[in-house]
Formats: sequence, structure tokens, C-alpha cells
Amino acid sequence: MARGKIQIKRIENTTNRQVTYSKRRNGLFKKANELTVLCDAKVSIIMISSTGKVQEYVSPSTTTKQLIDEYQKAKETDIWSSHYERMQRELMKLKEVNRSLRTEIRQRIGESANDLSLEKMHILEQDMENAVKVIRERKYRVISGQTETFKKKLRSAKDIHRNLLHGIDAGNEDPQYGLVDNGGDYGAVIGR
Amino acid sequence: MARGKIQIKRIENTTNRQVTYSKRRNGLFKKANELTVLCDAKVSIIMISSTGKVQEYVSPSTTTKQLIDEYQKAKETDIWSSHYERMQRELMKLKEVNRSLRTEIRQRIGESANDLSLEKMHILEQDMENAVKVIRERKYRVISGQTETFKKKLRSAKDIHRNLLHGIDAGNEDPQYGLVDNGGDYGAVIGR
DNA sequence: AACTATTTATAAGA
DNA sequence: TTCTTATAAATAGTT
Repeated sequence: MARGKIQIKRIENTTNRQVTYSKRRNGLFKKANELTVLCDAKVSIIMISSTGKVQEYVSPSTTTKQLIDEYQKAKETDIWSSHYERMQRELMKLKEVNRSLRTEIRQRIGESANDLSLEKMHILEQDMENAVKVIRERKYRVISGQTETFKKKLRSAKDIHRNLLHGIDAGNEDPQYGLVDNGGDYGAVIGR
Repeated sequence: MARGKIQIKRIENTTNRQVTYSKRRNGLFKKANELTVLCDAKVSIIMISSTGKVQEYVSPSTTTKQLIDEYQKAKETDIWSSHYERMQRELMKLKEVNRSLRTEIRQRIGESANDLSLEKMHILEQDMENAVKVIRERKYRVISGQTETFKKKLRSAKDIHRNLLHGIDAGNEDPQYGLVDNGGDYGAVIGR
């Protein structure tokens, strides 16, 4: 643009290319800044030279990240903005779900049943009575199961004892503990 | 820069500002393109006008996303991978909380008490019995409150009725409905 | 959107 | 990189 017109095509001379890059980069940034001020606009420029150097301009009133975020929001098409926003939406949803779960628990604890209608309170009451019944049943089943196991163990312990006595009676030769593989449990069972 | 120098400061006239914006935007994009070709560089420009319109230039050889990714890589400050990761962590935490809340509810419903120890089951049972008691109490309080209100309304209805009869007895002159401002409620109350 | 007088950017040289 | 300067390009104000 001066001292002779040039063709707009790649400058082959490396030095020349780098000089021109530097000059025109400054020019571009200056223009961007003028645009920012004159027109009350926001501009972000990211440049990578042929040597791989990264340089940027951004309007003083903002940040590159902010501008990129706005750009993403504007172009809804993009993969990673949707990623980002999907995450955000998922976060919101999870928080909402958590909140209602907590409310439900609080109601079941009886802490905040005030905001329930009479009918709902009634349903909740019956629901919980049912639940208590179920839990109680299950508890009893567990207890009786344990009792059963205990009885079995006790029986087995008595057998062992009997066998022991029998072994002693028989003159202490070849006692049958070897056959009883829960011999170590003997004390433990008694202890319970 | 032509027909008179201008100060680099916000153009107050709106039309003028928009015209200048448009002209200079084109100029900037043209320069960016020349730079791309002449110097074998990559350029991305994101612009937001004062009216909020988003526009971009990107060198033909690449995409805005690519340039932004390279920009991020270059500036190891990594503005938003940390942002992203923080979100991911928060998501995980919320999911975990969610899971445990659901488990607690399921236990309180009596659905999955199997995985509870006998002792915990016992505690849960008592806890829930308490809760049922609280809810029942609250329910009764609501019911008695409503009953009380009903009784009052009934009394007031009887009064109205008596007054009516009295008015008729007295020769139908100057009946006192006028004094009763909830006369319209009469039927409604009886209906309940 | 076009025109054009001027300002600004810059290619080449130092 | 910076300066210089002749000249190309951009553009402010106008139509």
C-alpha cells in the first residue's frame, strides 16, 4: 500500500513476511481498538502467526472468555456450547430434584408437614404406617432368622459337647473334633 | 480519515455510529483476510455491536473453535477447563447426594430395608413411629381447628336464623338482614 | 449504497 | 525493531 502496490498472496520471503505480519498485526489491533471506542462495540481478535505464536486483542471493557461465551450463546449450533449448557441445565435439574427429595424426607420425619393439605397428611400417615409395618415385619423376620441360626448353632454345640464327653468315656482315643469344622465357633456361639 | 479528521471517542449520533460500525467492520475483516493470505497466519475475530449483534471473521483455513482451542492451549492459564472441571465435580457430588437421599426415602418407605443392620432397622422403626405420631397430632390439630371454625359458623348461622324468625314475628317490619354482612354464607354453611 | 476529499496504513528502504 | 516516506487503501461526510 505504499511504495508500490502488492498482490494479496502469500509473501514468500520469510523475513519480509514476518515484518509485514508484525506491521499489519499492529494495524489490525489499532483498528479494532478504534472500532471499540467509536462504536461502543466489543471485539476479540485471536491470531496465530505462521511460526505458531498466539496473540490476542480484546476490547478493554471485556475479556476474551466473556466474548467467547457470548459468541457461543449466539451460535446455538456449536457442539461445545451445548455441552456446557447441557451441564448447566443438568446441574439445575439435579438441584431441584434434591430439593424436593429433601422436602419429602422432611415431611416423612414430621418436620414440615404444615404445608400439606389434610388429605395429603392423611395419605402420608397411612403410607408411613404401612412402611412401619413392613419394616417391623422385616425386623422380626431377621430376628427369628437369627434365633433359628442360634438354635442350630446351639444344637451343634451340644452335639460337640456330647461327642466330647463320649470321646472321654471311650478312653480319649481318636476324639472326633477333626470332623467338626466349626470347632472354633464353639466359644463364640456360647458367648452370644 | 477523510473529509475531515475525527476524534477517537464514542460517536454519539446513533445512525452515524451504526454506519461507521458497519464500514469499519468490513474494513477490519478485509484487513484480517489480507493478513491471513499475505502472512500465512490464522485469525479469528469476534465482534459484538452496541446493539448486541454478534459477528465473526475466521481465516478460511480454520474454524473459530479450533482457534479458540489453540488459544486456550497457548495460555496455560486455562480459564475454563477449571470451570468445566468444577462443574463436573459439582455434578458428581449432587448425584451422590441424590442417590443417598433416594436410598433414605426407600428405607423409610420400607422398600429396601434389607441392607440395614438390625440395630439400624430398630432405630428407623422408632424414628418413623415418632414421625407418624407427630403427623397424626398435626392432623388432629388441623381437624379440630376446622371443626372449631365449623361450629362457629354454625352458631352464626343459627343466630341469623333466629333473627330472621324474630323479624317475622315482629310483623315483618325492618328485618335485620341488613346488619348481617355474611348473609350470603348462610346457605353455604348449612351445605357443609 | 455511491462518491470523493482527506486521513491513515503501510511497502520498501534505511 | 523502529523510522521514513511515497503511495495505496480506508473512510467521514455528503449525496
